[in-house]
Amino acid sequence: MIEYSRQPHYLVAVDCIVFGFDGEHLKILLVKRGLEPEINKWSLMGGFVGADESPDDAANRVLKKMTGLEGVYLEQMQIYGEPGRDPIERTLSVGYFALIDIHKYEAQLSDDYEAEWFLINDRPKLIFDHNQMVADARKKLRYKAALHPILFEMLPKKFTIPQLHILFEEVNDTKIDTRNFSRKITSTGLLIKLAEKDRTGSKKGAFYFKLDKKKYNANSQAFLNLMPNLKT
Amino acid sequence: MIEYSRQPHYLVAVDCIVFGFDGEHLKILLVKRGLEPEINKWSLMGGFVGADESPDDAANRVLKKMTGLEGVYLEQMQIYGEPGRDPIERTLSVGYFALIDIHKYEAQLSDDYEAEWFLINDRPKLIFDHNQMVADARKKLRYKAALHPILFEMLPKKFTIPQLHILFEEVNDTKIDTRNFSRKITSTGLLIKLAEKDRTGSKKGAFYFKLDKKKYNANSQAFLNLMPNLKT
DNA sequence: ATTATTAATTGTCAAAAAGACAATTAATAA
DNA sequence: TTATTAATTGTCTTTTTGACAATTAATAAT
Repeated sequence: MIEYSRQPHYLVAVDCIVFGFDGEHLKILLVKRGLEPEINKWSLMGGFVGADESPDDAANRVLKKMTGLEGVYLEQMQIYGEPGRDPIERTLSVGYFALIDIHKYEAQLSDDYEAEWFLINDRPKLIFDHNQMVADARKKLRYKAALHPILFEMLPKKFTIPQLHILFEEVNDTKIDTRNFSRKITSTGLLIKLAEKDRTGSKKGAFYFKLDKKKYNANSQAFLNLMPNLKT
Repeated sequence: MIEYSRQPHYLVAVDCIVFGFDGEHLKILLVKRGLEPEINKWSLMGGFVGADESPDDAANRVLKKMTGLEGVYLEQMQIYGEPGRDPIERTLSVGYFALIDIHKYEAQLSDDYEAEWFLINDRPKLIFDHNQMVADARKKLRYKAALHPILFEMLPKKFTIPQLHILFEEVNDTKIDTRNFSRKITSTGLLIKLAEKDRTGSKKGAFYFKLDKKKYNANSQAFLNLMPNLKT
């Protein structure tokens, strides 16, 4: 039996930066850590990669376990592997960012885990290098969202242009002209206007839209230039 | 002493897809694998992550060891972690792609390792999932190069517009109009025209250019839209 | 010396996209 | 009927893109 003799072995984990949008602000979902060290401190959702699963599998499993949600938009970010990042034992962690419809999770209430949404700009200090992970995830979210129509993943099936507008402003941390935004987002051809209006936000009401799934699936990898003058 | 009891431990490796450009075609640098299994088969440059180094450190170490080059452009791609990807033992590998000036390595000749350049479109079958890694790296190279001025990393300090042009065509596997390309690339403001000409390629000769390092370092993260109508 | 040859370099115009602007509309409340 | 509020839509200028071929600078051939 051949072996890779004497090579060191490490723990491999996944950590998920879960983004949501409450209609006003960008939020992240954090949990109270359930094991030592740093037990009961706030941290990202994470877990070890099991013997029979890939890191992607592990990330999906962790999300399912902690939120009850499946089929979540999940994207591998990078690996965090500085030798000293976990004080107990060498652990490398694969960072993922996830986009979920915040209302789906709120409805879920599978609170065996103490999970809580925090404003992205007003969150507790996290364990280990999780603060860095959040910063990296935010940057990557902005980058990706400027080119690909992924922010829909944080909105309900039916959404309005003003909702989208606020979400884009939140993610990019900047003001965007309504007229130009509306033109740009409708010109993608990805939106289907519905007859119904959302009347909760104003007297006039805003028309609901839904995603054109066919075009979305066909074009999710295309460059859309949703934020042309973005500097990262 | 706290421990993460009973969690499985794995080997963690890095694999580098090393791209180069010979003036005509895009190439990758492969090595004859030096250990079992699959010894003497062609594979990517790789190695295990040591106890005192991060995956990034390991990738740099491997590149230094096998090519003699330091400060190489190196970018983390993704992790490859399917349970069965290494037949001997569970090994997760962090994939990197590297861009090097092919001439620097040719001059190096530190051939303790049997390394060889192959045309990207005419390469031997590789071990494990390395073929998939190459495909992924090529896609990511194309993606990144459409937005950021990274292809200069594969050219000598002094280069001509026609050289750049061919390189862009190679990477994108498409024909690009010379006039539009020239306009686009010069409008970035990243090129400094030199007085000297390269006379090897034609009677007229092509002016050399060099990178404006200041602007390059300042803007390497900015969106440049070098290939506007690219679909991935 | 003139001409042929070859690759580098440069130019124009129309179409599309972006950016900067504010007026109009559809509803409810007063 | 009017006031109020947020949603929606429009125009103009500038910039960028895309699609085209003529000119230039050298060497080689006659």
